[in-house]
Amino acid sequence: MSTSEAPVEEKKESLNFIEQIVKDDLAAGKNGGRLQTRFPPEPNGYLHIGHAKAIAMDFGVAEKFGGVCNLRMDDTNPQKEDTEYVEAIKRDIEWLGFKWGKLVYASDYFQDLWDFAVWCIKTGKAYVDEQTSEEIAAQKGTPTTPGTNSPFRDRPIEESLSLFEQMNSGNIEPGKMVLRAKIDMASSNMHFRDPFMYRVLNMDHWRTGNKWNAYPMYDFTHGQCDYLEGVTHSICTLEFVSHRELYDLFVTWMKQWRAEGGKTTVDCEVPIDGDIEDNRSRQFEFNKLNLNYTLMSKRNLLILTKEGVVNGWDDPRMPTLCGIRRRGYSPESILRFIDSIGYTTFDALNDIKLMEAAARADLNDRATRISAVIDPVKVIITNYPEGQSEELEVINNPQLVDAEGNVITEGNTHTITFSRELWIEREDFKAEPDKKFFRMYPGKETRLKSAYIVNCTGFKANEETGEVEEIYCTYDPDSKAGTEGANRKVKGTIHWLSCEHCVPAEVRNYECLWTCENPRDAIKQYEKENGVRGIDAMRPFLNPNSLNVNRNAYVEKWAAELPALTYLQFQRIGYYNVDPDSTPAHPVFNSTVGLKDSKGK
RNA sequence: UGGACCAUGGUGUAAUGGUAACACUACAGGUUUUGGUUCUGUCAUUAUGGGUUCGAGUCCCGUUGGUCCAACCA
Repeated sequence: MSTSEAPVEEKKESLNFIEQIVKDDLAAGKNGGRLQTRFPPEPNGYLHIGHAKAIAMDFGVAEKFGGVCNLRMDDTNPQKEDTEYVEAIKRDIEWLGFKWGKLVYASDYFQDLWDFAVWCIKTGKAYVDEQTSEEIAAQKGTPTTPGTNSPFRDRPIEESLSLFEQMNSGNIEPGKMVLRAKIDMASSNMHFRDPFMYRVLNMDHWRTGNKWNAYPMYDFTHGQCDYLEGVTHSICTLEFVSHRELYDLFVTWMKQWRAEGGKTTVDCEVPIDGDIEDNRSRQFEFNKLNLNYTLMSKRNLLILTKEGVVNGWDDPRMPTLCGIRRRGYSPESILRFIDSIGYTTFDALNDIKLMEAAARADLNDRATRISAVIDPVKVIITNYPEGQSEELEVINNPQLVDAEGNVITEGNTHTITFSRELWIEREDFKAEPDKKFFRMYPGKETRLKSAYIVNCTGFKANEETGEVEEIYCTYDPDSKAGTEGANRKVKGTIHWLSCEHCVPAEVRNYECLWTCENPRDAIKQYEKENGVRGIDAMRPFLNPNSLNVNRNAYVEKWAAELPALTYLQFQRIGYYNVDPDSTPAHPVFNSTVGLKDSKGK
């Protein structure tokens, strides 16, 4: 009997290298079997597709292995940060479908960081340096030559202590003093050459007000917050690899500080005793997202918005999550894309086509099919009575099928009106077709999707320009879609809209903003060779056709009333999305991505 | 010219010392009331030279190429 088939082979799910580490750590009982990650954006700008990759990792791995992921705003630099961004960040993460455990801020830990810094001074691990930034830079050495010690390196502890207090008093000018960790000015790791712990900013913080005038640096914040918060796996991108050694050093100092009675104001879960190696946060790095024909850096994105190259951060051409959302990508399509590119330690340049393919794959199942004519030309059905019209039922989504593979019609249709005068796509008619063209041309039968089979009998062209102005057809009344008479082989099916029953629409078609694969490198090189910076170095690589607005388009009336961000497929053209600016009176649609097109092959 | 990291089809990933696999792209073809979807097929001396091993994409050494590190940014 064939009932006892070979056991269904469990497809071994392959974990990425970080998931594997997490799995192994959990199995080994590290951190008491706890799993905690964090997503730590600096609230100084909008999240982009690169962040989506980090989000999918930080939240995803916690979800997958039963841990939690906190959202931590890395707000240690009040010069650049703003509460406006906090809300945008939260909205984008939620839109992607993730939930954080706790919402915390690096500034929640400022007091503990300060106390820890004081302990570092008292134990001879830190000192206040009063040199200028130029002097300090000169002493730092280079990657190939060792640095030299600051003359303040061995100043008395009491002196550093009182100076550190002054750094936070508001009476010290920024740049006059910094607190430095006393490590090794000759280290081959530049981050060990007495890194800065605190700098004077004399600035109010949007959360802590005027309490602080000296603020901790990234390296004296991130790992420390991880530790205090109980993060077990601190996952970040590859450019932080060289910070890891310092991260580890500070973690051991912190443990020592607490073991010697250091008190924290926040509730720290990490046990004071116990083997440090089994009870600490650890940093792991993966490759960040690079996309060809895309520029990701915040600095350059800011220039594009300031110079008016794009219309704001949520312009559908922007790689920001708000831009991509407005472009019409679903969160699922983004996650599908992220999943397809994986996590490794190889510095990859991903093909934007992978992202588009993910969008098509997801939107194919999600998007409602409608009829839209972007570049219209009129068709007159000469044997269809004037003044007559009829309602035809069309399928919203043919991908919706039952167990037998038949399209589900219930709740999956809407009506479209047919009449004597129609709009069709100008490129769907050719007066003189070439061999491979099989849409509409004189003497040929063509199927009007969901309607009738028509026969093209002629056309009228402008005498001067030769432009086709009207096309004439007769229809076969017995060929109505869904009836017996429609079951005839007709090569060529096109979409259409009844002139009287459709509405004008604005259709915005997009292409990549850049004409070169790697705009970042191209711009950098152009800056170097031509001595220009900013927008002037970007212009040569900007795609002049990145936005193509068509205001002469038509759509079904039904579609014009759909709410913003509805996922649509303009049948035979591509995926489109209702723009937030859209109104029933003035519908606006954004092209997400075109349908795969094998015309002319 | 210091240190750290990396190298598998066009692109990205998998193969955990034992048959180089998958997705996307591209191309060719079948099905189709979307030139869509779907289905089938085609596309690799694992950068390179040695070594260890019965056996190497995987381990070791060298070479070449690439990335990151010298902000009072994160």
